[in-house]
Amino acid sequence: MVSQYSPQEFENKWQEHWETLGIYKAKDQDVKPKFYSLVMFPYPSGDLHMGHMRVYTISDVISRHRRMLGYNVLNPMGWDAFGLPAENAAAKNKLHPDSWTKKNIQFMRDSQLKKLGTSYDWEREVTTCDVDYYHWTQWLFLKFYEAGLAERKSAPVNWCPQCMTVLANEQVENGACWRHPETPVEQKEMHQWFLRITKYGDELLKSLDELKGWPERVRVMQANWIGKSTGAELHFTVESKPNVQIKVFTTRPDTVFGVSYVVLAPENPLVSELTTQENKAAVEAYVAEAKRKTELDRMAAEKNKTGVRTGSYVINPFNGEVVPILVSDYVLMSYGTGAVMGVPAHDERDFAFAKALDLPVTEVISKDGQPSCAPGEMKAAYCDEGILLNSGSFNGLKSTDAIAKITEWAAANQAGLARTQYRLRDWLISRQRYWGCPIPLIHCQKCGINPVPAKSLPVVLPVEGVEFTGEGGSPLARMNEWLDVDCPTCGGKARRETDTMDTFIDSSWYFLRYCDANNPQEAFSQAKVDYWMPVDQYVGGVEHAILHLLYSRFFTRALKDIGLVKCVEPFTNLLSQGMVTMYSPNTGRIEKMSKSRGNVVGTTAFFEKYGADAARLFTLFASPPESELEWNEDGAVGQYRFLSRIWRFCDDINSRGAIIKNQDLTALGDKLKSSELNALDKGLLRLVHKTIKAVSNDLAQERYIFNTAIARCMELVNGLYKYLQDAEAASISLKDSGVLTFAIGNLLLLMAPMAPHLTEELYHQLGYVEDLQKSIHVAAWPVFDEALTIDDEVELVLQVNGKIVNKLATQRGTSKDKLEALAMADEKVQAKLNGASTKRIIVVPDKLVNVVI
RNA sequence: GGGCGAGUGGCGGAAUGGCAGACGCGCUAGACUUAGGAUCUAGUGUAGCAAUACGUGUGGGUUCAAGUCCCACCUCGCCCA
Repeated sequence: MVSQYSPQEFENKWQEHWETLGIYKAKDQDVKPKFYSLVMFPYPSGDLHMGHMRVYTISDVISRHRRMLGYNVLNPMGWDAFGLPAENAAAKNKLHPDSWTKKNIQFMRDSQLKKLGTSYDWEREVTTCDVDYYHWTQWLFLKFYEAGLAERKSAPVNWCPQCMTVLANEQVENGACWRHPETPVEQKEMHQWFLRITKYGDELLKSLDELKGWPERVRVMQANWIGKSTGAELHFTVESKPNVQIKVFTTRPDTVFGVSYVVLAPENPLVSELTTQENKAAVEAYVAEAKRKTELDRMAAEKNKTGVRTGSYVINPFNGEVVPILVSDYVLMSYGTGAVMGVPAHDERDFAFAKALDLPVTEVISKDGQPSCAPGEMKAAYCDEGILLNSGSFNGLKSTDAIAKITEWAAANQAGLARTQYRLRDWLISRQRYWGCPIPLIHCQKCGINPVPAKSLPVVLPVEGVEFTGEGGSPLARMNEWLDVDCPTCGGKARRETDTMDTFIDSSWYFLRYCDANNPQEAFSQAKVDYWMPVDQYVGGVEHAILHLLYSRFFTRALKDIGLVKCVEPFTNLLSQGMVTMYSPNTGRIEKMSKSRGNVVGTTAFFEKYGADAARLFTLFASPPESELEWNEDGAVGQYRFLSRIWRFCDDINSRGAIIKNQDLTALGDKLKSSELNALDKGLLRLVHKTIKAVSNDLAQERYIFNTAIARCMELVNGLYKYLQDAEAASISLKDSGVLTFAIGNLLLLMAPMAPHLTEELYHQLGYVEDLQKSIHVAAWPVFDEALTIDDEVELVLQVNGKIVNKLATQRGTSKDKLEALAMADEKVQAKLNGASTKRIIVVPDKLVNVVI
């Protein structure tokens, strides 16, 4: 009687056993080549669902495969543990963020990730909210500060007047506070800490080209985010105040003769200076209104452009024309110079704006340099390049030439200069929050801002006596005992910085800490980081395609310049897995799996029902890693069935004494190669070699197509069942079968990365190894023999005019002439030809013959 | 509006320019069984009894040969505006 596949009976056993054996520990130096496999670490929200498991499964398969290929694999895991949800949960549940987080971590680690059968080196576990970790986050911040890469400046932030606190962008919903949908969020200028990522904008953009192992779309997204544009800064002198200039950035200086107005951002300090008495009321009202809008709203509201006149005018330095200065909220202070020139004839947005506010439209570029219509009669903006007109001495120039000439002229006449502009802005890292890494600075009335001396680090977050009301700004700002500190320079009374860091900082260097996770003396030993970095394979969701990956690249680059690391780019290869979706009963649509949509599948129930291996296999099989994956339980059942099929087959075969115990599979393979085998055995042996080839190929770095790898394993299993059937029919003895021993052993090895528990269980149960100290997961990856993957006989396709007419079994390697003769002799081909003369005959050896008539 | 990607059976998905639909789900039939929502075997793109014809979003093109390459369009998704 064949026993039933019950993963519940052995999955936990092996998980514990692997941990005892320590086979997943990475060595900091080794003769083997290193392979750093990284998966984006999770935020410890408390409960992972099957959708989350996809990324860990993919990354784990890659790690396990590399381990079997003989690499010294670093596969670490940790927790992105600072952040708002912990603080909110604390306010709600009266539980300290620290205990809330630790509790979640424990559950996610022990009851979820470990139960999935992952092969992490837990000795390198990193938790960003642990003082052992954030000590070094602070230390790194000070390094940035010393290098002039951290600075304090004023910037607009989202402010909820009800909460009296700053909101993160993602807490602003439809322009209102997420807690107070009635209260519009205001933009408020505040002093904030920034990291100067813009200093690296150009480098970060340029080296994207070298990241050949990254998906194209991620590189494009980063390039767009950095948003480099070249053009000119042009200076317009204010008519009534000759010592005041408005500087505008434009990518189209060739249209400067078409300027009919200049617009300032509402926040531009020049606004109050240039607004005349009679316009004051209107402008102030407009500015107040603009304050309430978020940047997103302002940029989105493209269709109904609004604006008011300041009453002042500027002089266009090129033609001396006097044009009005307006204020409009579509101009952002944070981009460019906070002012733009309006050229309605050649910019769609300007055209719409000019029409709305009844401003003149002057054509200065057309396809042929001739006016396309009567002056002021343009129906739409002409945004392409062309030939200049109405542009004084620049008339007749092509746009591209005019851009250069006009910029030169501006530079020569103190009216501007060539300039490159980036969309990328400096990284605002200040958070007026408690649950984050404290910024290690001290404000002294006498000495100003002082870094906390390295020897005084870490600045520990106070745990006792913190109040979480969820309102009124950071709890840190109310903790006087913690706040008051002696100035490290003059020893006088001083106060700590109360802002904490954006959690993206924590995750911008965690991959470096993994290299030396338990170092109490320093952030990491340079030697260890130089050994492990860069990451050979990073796996994570495309939602981090921009921010996290860009910040990490910036960090690595900056640390390289500071002299702490050698590598420039942190992640050599990147795999962006697609999201997991499922039918949502809430919306009636197929959507991303998430708690709020009510379409989650929990891990615990699933593991108990089908086992972790089935979960892993389904995740891998349902679609290629980069595509979306729609979760459905039927498909998962299919994988459970597949595993059961393997189980039953092995159990059956084993009980018949077919497996030769303790066999070295490589030696057995060599022996089989030179033995005389019956046709059945020969066929199975060939199938095994083909499967090894195909699976190895599919798991290779250039491909990572696990769905087809599993399909090939299924074919092998189907082949094994067929073999059994045929062998029984032919009364072939299965006792001590070398071929079966070889086939099953290799099947287990091929599937070991994907189904680690079942393969380990059978590997031992069938006696491939008898020593419990040995594991299939450190066994060598199977090798195939090319000669044994090739069939002797191939099917030849016969075509007439490209249409299939017949198929013939032919000997591999048959000559072209012979194939052509075979085709021409074929009855069906002859019937189709029907006596017509042939124009051409195309012969593809071992594949097809196409007769063209 | 711009950029990128994708459209293949009832479904998820396979196919270095060379047999479209591997593999799985579902479905159909048979076997075993007290039973089957277990298992094994066979079948399953559409139409047709069949030979055969037609089939990869639409329309064109390149080629002996196109799901695959080129052009235009439609739809969906993502990112940026």
